[in-house]
Amino acid sequence: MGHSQAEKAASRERILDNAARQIREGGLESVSIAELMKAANLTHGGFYGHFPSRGALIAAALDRALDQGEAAFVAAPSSKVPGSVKSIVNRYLSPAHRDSAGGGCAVASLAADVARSDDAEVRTQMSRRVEASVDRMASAMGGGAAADNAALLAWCAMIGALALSRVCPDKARSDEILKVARQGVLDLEAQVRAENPA
Amino acid sequence: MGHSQAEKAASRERILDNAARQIREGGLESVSIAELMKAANLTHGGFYGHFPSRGALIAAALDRALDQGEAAFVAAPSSKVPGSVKSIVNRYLSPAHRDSAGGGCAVASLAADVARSDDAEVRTQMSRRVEASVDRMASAMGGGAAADNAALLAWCAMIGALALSRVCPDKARSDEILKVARQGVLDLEAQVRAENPA
DNA sequence: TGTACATCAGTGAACGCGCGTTCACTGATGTAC
DNA sequence: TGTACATCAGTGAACGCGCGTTCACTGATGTAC
Repeated sequence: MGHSQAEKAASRERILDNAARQIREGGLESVSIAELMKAANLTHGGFYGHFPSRGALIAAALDRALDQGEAAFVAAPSSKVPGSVKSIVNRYLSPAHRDSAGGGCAVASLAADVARSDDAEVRTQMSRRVEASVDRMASAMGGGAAADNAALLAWCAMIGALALSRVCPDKARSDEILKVARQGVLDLEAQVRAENPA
Repeated sequence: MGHSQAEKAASRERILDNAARQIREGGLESVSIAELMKAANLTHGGFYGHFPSRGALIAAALDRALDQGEAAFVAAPSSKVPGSVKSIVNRYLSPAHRDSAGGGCAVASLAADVARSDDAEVRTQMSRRVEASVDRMASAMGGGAAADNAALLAWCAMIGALALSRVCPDKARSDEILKVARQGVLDLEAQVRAENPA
């Protein structure tokens, strides 16, 4: 096998990406070093050449999961513009997102896990991402104090709707939860724009 | 020590109540049989006289946690009437509820955990409670199709807001998240009533 | 160009610990006579 | 009332297993000469 620095970095990336997916699918505590290394085509002993401990890996994986989730849903895929509320909401509250938690928003899958953590840094890490998403949503709604509040409420509703739609065992009802929440957020935007005309 | 049937039932209750609190504080997987039995003033070996396995206990504890959470926040404390939207929201989105997850709503603390479960029965269990809460909220909003949608959206927002407020390490901002969500739900009710006058 | 050596990512056996589960036993209660 | 016995909730030692962590070793790469 190769042993260059670049290949070591690539191994680290594979471990981290696998872990970022795993925590979103199974929770912060669901990562097993043996399984993780196997998924990265390595043996478990090599893990400590990349991370000092399981805890350090989890913190790094959460950071990566937050990055990936934000990239997937807040920004438009291939554009620098922030994206309309409708495009954000349609992607976030889609059946595809509901069905693929491993590649999706880390806040929706891990907020409760993070809330339980006594590590204040990890809570700060997630909170900052939430606030950034709220700011972007507020801009997409046209800006102003009313938009700030509406954007925060919209994110609460979106995160809650995604979580509840994942709990629901009835697919039709689950789709409906997403649909009602999508409409609700669009209504919120419409209200903000009506009160605050450009 | 006593060995009557009534005392055995009381032991079971203590175990179950402790477990219902523990899963809301630490997640479904956070229950340790040794700690649980110690908290109930028993030794770990006696556990299997009450439950066939750890998994069976967790299922029973989830059911109890859902019961307790619903009793605490959906119904008014000492009344048969469903309670106003305002009273539900003020209790649900209070700093006190945020700060005491162990005695609070099991949906907010455990939705992500349950969504990850491959056990369809446990997901059905939680979904039914959610739908019942939505129905009650819809009644509190005056009923009708618009109220159904608004109530569903309100619960998404409330669950999301509680989760985000628990993540937030800044107390002032955390309080504000709750406040914005409270106002948002009250606005939703006002809209429903405006469209649908009694 | 070829040979010897240093580096270091990755290997895999081993260790220690916690935890779920089992089981033979204890001792208090209630019943039979 | 008193004695012997059956019941059974709870005890605590022991087992097995998984998992995080450690560590001596391997073997491929790159460098020095």
